[in-house]
Amino acid sequence: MAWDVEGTKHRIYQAALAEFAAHGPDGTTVDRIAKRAQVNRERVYNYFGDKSALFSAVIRSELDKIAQAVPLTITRTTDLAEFAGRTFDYQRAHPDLARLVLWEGLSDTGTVPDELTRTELYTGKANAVAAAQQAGLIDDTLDPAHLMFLIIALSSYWSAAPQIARMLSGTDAQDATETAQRRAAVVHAARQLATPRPKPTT
Amino acid sequence: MAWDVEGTKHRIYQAALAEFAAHGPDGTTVDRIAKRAQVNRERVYNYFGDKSALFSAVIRSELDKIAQAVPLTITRTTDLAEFAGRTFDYQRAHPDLARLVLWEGLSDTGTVPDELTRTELYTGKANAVAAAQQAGLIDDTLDPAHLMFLIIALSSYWSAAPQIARMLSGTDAQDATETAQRRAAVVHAARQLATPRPKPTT
DNA sequence: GTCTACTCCAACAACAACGTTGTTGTTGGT
DNA sequence: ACCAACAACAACGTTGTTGTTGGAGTAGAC
Repeated sequence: MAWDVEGTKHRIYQAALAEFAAHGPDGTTVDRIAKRAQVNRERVYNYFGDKSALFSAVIRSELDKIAQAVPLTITRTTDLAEFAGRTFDYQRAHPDLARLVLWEGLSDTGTVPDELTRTELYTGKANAVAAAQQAGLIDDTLDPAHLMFLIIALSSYWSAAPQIARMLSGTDAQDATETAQRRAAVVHAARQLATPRPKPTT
Repeated sequence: MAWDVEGTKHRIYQAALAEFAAHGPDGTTVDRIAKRAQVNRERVYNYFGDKSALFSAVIRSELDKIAQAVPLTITRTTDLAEFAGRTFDYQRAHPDLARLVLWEGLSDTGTVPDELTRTELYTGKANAVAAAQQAGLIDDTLDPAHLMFLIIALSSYWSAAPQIARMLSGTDAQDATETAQRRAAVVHAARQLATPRPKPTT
């Protein structure tokens, strides 16, 4: 077994994922991908086509993973807060994917690939919230989609804007206790938003 | 008046803002900036130094603007929620800024230009929150910096991740009533986080 | 053994972007 | 009127990246 085609492809894929996540589509060079994969650059073109095709291949494959990673089912009031915590955890554990999605979003010019599938994913979550609101488990002041979006914002912005998190907290994101506090803040905030409240008398 | 130096600088600045926001530091070319500003490329280098210096200048200036446009002083419990609302408004009016911050976050390699100045800006806001917490105006469950960060996240993520907002709400961001609802959601959420609560008996 | 198909690599041309330099023309002061 | 300083621009050399090509070596079929 002198040749290991599948292995080579896989190494290229992994290298591409890392490089794209680190530097984005424009900041990444095919040469660096090849170097990292310990492969000749020509292999990249031969196996994956040009750079943008490789980027598409990577992002599609990774999005499939992200979709199934953090499911949401609400049977208790605290489930939404836990969802926020798990989303936070997921972003911490897979910073590459989070960054990839962000890059895609920024490069976005109107429509995103697989928009239909992903829309269903989100509306599914929104529907879960809506059902829980009708069941009285979740505060129904806000539109379910808006509430869902705010939950995602709370959980995601730490990874999306790490420089702001750093400047505000003064602490490095690597610090374990800081991370724990951030997570606790997210969960607490989500719970505040989710817990049903009596209507204000204003 | 044959020459309009300030005007030229300003045109370059505006062009750079638009290009950087659209394509990010790596995706932007100095030549396109010059073309858009209807200026020779050399002027860019003469006035602003190299590309990264220009990017720094743009992001710093834009952050100064939002800091002055949306100040934060807390004398009532609802002030924090109003701050969130005004931040949301500002981001809507200047969507380039949110994208700029995200680009910077993605390109972030440990330290950001003007990190010291900007850190002071943020800690100033965090201190305002801390003081208000001690005065009993703001709920003190969360660390002031973390609370401040969550407020910013709530207000900014709509502009930062428009594709997610679009997929979740199903509505276009141009829709006036949708925008109003989003703003209301942000303000409501901020108020939920800010309002002092008795400690849970758990 | 030989043939075909495939992997792998070094080298190449084409191009795009960077940052600089040299020149022309304009301004405002003396 | 003259001059120094400066705005404006075209053109340049350099560097880095892209995508391709031709050749050398290897595996398995017949």
